[in-house]
Amino acid sequence: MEKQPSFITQARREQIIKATIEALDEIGYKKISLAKIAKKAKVSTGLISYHFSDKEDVLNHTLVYLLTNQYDFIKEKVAERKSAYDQLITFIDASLAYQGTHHAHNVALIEIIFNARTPDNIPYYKVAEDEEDPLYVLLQTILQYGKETKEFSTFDTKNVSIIIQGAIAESMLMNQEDFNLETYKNELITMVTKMVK
Amino acid sequence: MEKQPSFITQARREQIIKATIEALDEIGYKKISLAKIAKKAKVSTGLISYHFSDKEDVLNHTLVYLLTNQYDFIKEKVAERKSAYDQLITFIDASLAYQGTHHAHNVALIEIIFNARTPDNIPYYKVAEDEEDPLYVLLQTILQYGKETKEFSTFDTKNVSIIIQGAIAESMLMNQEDFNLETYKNELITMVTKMVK
DNA sequence: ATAAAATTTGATTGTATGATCAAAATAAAT
DNA sequence: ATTTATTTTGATCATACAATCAAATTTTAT
Repeated sequence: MEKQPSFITQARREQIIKATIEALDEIGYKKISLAKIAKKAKVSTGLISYHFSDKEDVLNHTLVYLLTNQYDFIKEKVAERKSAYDQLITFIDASLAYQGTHHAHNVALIEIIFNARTPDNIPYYKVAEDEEDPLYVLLQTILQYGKETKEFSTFDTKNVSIIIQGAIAESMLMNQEDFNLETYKNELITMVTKMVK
Repeated sequence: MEKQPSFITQARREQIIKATIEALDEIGYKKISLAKIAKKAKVSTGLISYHFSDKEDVLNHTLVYLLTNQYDFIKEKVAERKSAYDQLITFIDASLAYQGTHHAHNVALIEIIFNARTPDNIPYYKVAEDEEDPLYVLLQTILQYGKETKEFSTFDTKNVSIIIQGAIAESMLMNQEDFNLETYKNELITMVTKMVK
């Protein structure tokens, strides 16, 4: 029976999480410190310790915040579509669109995923991309659905989901200048269509 | 006009680099320290400072070592093939095979790429995946070659290379237990064939 | 053999920073 | 109004660690 955190606590936590995202985007995981986060959030360092158990706790909450945001965005768009193929295209489209509009979020996500570790010291990048990852589950559900409705041909659902997720993730690492997200999206949709149809 | 480093220096450097790879694989970038590397290499901390200008220098040399190793391995295999299609399949095969046999190398590579930054504070993951990356150049050369010989159909070379590299990179993040590299390889080859033929 | 150069050690120093805490400020309850 | 609980501050403490360096050891040159 844990009592609900007060509104102040909830607001402060979100404020600190948002400051953490900004700081991660600007200076990266390695250089981030409670002092830097505090400065960004315009609060004292002690306040962060008051609302979070430790630095790791701040970053874990930030990770959940980022993943939830991204997942909700994509899921909502996909839910608007009916056929498996439309859902698949929308999944890709929304995933890439999120990257375009939430650049700082993506950078922060990368910084945390490739640095934070579970209590038993397993890096997140080794666990997250799996059955536990809701995005993977969503993508696999779409692929499975399409196979059942005969919209898609036969293929290994899990492995194809890894291919598609990989193609999406890779584009997150491209620097903006010489990379055109729009043409990439079109090419990816064309290629995925060839794969599943 | 810099004088060649002595054999002892070269050997020590390699010893320290190999210890760094092991340490990165075991404890990750965040927790690595000169003391940990020294212990792995069974030398004193001071010796690392003697052979490298600073900690960052150690990690930069380790990164070059890892990238060179991987590239040489893949390039050599590809060079044995004549047709563009065979080269492409070999590229994929060798890339995934390298992962299977050089697991610690891959982990170390990920740890550095997602943490180390250039002197002007740009993270490597934002710059590496680009025209400068020899692996990308190799893959794009193969794709271009196949288009010229009419083995492949028409597509955007650069974007397709990103898709393929993404699919390869994603599999690096899969944990061994429930992931079968061999079946993934087969599925990826099938899908890439659909894409380019 | 002796001297000079290169290599190696391990203790020391300085710095950065996560965490703590007493005191102050603010808000909520009576 | 007054008390109590909550929130916030900023200075202080403890720790980890990169970097330095004088001294010791080993290698190379003469």
